[in-house]
Amino acid sequence: MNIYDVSEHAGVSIATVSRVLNGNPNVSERTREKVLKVMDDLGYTPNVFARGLGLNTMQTIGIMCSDSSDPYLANAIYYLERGLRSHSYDAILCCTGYDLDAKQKYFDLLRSKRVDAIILAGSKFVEMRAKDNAYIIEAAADLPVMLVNGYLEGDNIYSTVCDDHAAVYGAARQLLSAGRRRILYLYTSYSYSGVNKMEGYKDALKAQGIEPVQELIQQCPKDMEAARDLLLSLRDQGLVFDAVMTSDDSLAVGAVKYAHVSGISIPDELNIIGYNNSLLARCTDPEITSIDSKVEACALQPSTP
Amino acid sequence: MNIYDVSEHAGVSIATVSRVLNGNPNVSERTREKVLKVMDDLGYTPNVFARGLGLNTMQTIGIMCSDSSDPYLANAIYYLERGLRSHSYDAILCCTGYDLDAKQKYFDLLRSKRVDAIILAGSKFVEMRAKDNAYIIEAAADLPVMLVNGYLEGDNIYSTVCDDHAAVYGAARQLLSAGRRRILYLYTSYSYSGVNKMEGYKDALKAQGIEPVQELIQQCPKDMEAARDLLLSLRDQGLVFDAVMTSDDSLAVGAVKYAHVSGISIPDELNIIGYNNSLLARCTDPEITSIDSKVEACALQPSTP
DNA sequence: TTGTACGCGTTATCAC
DNA sequence: GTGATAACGCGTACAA
Repeated sequence: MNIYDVSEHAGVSIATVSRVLNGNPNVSERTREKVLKVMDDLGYTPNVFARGLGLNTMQTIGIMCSDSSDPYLANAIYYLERGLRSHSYDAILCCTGYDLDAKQKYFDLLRSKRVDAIILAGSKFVEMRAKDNAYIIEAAADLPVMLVNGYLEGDNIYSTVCDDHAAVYGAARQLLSAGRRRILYLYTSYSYSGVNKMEGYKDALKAQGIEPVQELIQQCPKDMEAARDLLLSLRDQGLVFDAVMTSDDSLAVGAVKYAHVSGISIPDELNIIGYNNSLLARCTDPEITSIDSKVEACALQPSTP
Repeated sequence: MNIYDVSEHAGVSIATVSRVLNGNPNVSERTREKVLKVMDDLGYTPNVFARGLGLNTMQTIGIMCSDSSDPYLANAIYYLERGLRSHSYDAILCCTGYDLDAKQKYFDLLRSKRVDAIILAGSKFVEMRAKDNAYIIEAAADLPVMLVNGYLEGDNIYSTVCDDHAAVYGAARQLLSAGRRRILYLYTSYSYSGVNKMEGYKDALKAQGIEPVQELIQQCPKDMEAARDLLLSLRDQGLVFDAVMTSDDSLAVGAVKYAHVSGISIPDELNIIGYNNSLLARCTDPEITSIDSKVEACALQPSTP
């Protein structure tokens, strides 16, 4: 079932069929209707592979993410897919995990599929060492690359970022104005946004004349139980803190759990501020104040640097 | 940059290049190495569109889901994508929403993209009225259809299901043995699995000689605040219940919130059992007992009916 | 307004 | 072991 069958049945050439197919106005109404009817009768559907070969595109965009089941990324993917489809693009999903080699491998894989662009969802694709991002910048010579919540300087690279620094800075300032002096900061990784958030925290303290101390900046796996246990053990070691800020809501949930098992009242004795304003932040009692990273806007309103 | 360029540079025919490309053994080691070197030098990558046209497949499978940001579906998608990719298939994601017309439209769209199979993730694709599922059964004549957590009888249809009925039945029986007599059941929709769960609930009551009553079976949007508010208003109306079972964890989170605002202790005064054993069930205090629907197994171990 | 002929880059089927 | 050549199905100059 191809364009030749249709042309034969309709008594026209394949060129005319193609014209009808692509809405070319240079077809008489009579012919158009005849062809459309034949298409309908035969149940003809154009072959996207052949079309792709000729036009060198299948209107497909690759979305890479480290883990599509992460609430933040799941949201990003949702918005991205809807946005792409509204422009009649397909989305090929690619979950890479967190290993740099794997990310590069999948990136090349998508390029070999000749997608029209690649979207890197989540801040985990921007590495600290510039040379580890070179593959992205080089690839952008061939195809557009979009970063959702990540920033990379380069031609044909489109970044959307939440101003993590300002967001954390502002939230930390609020805690400080409320009289909190020992704010514990929990983070999971030194990604682009991870570093920005942490700097926002540190700068807020400095602006208040407080020198950030290492013991109040703790790394923790992105897992609520891990966060709870870390806080318990820190307290057992005698660490004192009157607020917890986290780089992700899941850690903040862990902080709430810590407060509950320890009989500490929120927010009287302990303030907790999460990040991403995800579903998780709404599950706890009390609900967690969380910085909204505006994932929908990041996914749908890219802008050049 | 195509197979002709490579053949020319290597001084062989395109047939030989193709053979090298596809690991055909009928190539001398010497030739193979020569061709491989040229490919490497030229940075040649085979054109997937052309290959797709010839083989009539691009090794791509469509995944449909109503909402990829739903925790359960996000998990399913994650496992599906990883599983497909491990077999070198790509996954095209398609978020359909809940409207039947839209689902059918997207289903046809994916078919027109000539995907090798379609995976329907989540129980929301099996409608109550048989005729509303006809499009799936008919399409299965052309391409394999897999249902993740849904069952549909038909050739070339592969279903994986969690035995929702047994799961809810078992959980309800436990509540009954623990002495609970007024178990409130919250559900969101009459999907295939929605109905199975509800029947499990009803049958458990009947097995105990209790006739299910309508007032203890309540519909509620899949939203924690909505569930909390519904319970509050039911209580205000004088409804008495000593346990809550829900068709989804988000409703169970709402039930926990209800208990907290009402000063009701869990589990002494109120038992709560959720469904899906998702992240949400672990966020609350106390954590929610939740039925594990084994999404990973459903996504990765399909079996014929 | 319509038709012809070629290019897109593979894979597969021959023949040698 | 290797090479020529025909599909695969579409879009599109160019010709009519």
